[in-house]
Amino acid sequence: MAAARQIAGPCQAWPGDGAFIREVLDRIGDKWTVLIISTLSTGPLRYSDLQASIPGISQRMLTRTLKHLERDGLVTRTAYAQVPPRVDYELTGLGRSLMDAVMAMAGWAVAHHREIAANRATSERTGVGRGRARVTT
Amino acid sequence: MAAARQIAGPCQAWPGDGAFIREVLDRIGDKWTVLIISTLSTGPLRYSDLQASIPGISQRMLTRTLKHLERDGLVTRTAYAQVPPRVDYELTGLGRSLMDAVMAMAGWAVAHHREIAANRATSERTGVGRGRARVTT
DNA sequence: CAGAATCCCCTCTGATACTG
DNA sequence: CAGTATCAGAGGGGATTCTG
Repeated sequence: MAAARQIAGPCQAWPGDGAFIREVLDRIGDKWTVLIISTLSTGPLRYSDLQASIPGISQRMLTRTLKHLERDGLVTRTAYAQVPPRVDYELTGLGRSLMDAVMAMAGWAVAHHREIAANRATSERTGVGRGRARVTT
Repeated sequence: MAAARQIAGPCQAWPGDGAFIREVLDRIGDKWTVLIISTLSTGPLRYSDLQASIPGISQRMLTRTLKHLERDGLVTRTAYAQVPPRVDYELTGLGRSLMDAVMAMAGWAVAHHREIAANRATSERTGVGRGRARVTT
């Protein structure tokens, strides 16, 4: 019974150690997942259309990310036996539900990105977060 | 007027090209940010308490992530001129608002992580998302 | 058209050692 | 106590080339 000081638990807000959130963030935290999901939110698209709709993505990353999404059951892949080949990708129900959750994050982003940018700019000038020590007496 | 096929825009759901969301995801997408923010959600903590409350984090990553959060205005750093040193970290209003948004994501995570794990396990067996091609005729 | 394979750089992350 | 400095490893991500 020597609880001298109150120590915050790992994360009392969530069950377990918060591994669930990390699992999700590992998925949507990468560079392209959210972009792909949001692009597919309007309906199924084929590979080339996805690539055209997402400027800057390489086929490597497009293919890679799509495979991950497919494995997690967020998108479905449908290949048609015809030549030239044609492959359609479509959001699953699970994928659409994630899209909704991401939209919530997006809401926060559009609401606060200016504030963040301003803070970052200010920190740049004042040296906050980069070594300069300011002590409070 | 030669719009042969409908092409999905980069992201008609959000303003611009969705850079806002990427900016946020770059911040919370890393391994520790969410854990730190949620740990601070119950109130200010000093450096050592944070380290003790987040098992597995190295001082390198703790310091690094805290600096980033400070620069973006999500936490404040208060150093007291005393010996031994004492530094408190506390969520700003902006930080708390992000915590709320993250909690929304967490809700999705706890609701669907089982489904995702199941999908991933199934894909593992069937070979989905890993080369094996299944064509639809 | 829809990818697979390869090469390479860069960042993130962890481990260790040192300091005011 | 609260960091900083340095090193090493793993993986993300881009560019390029090749194929069914």
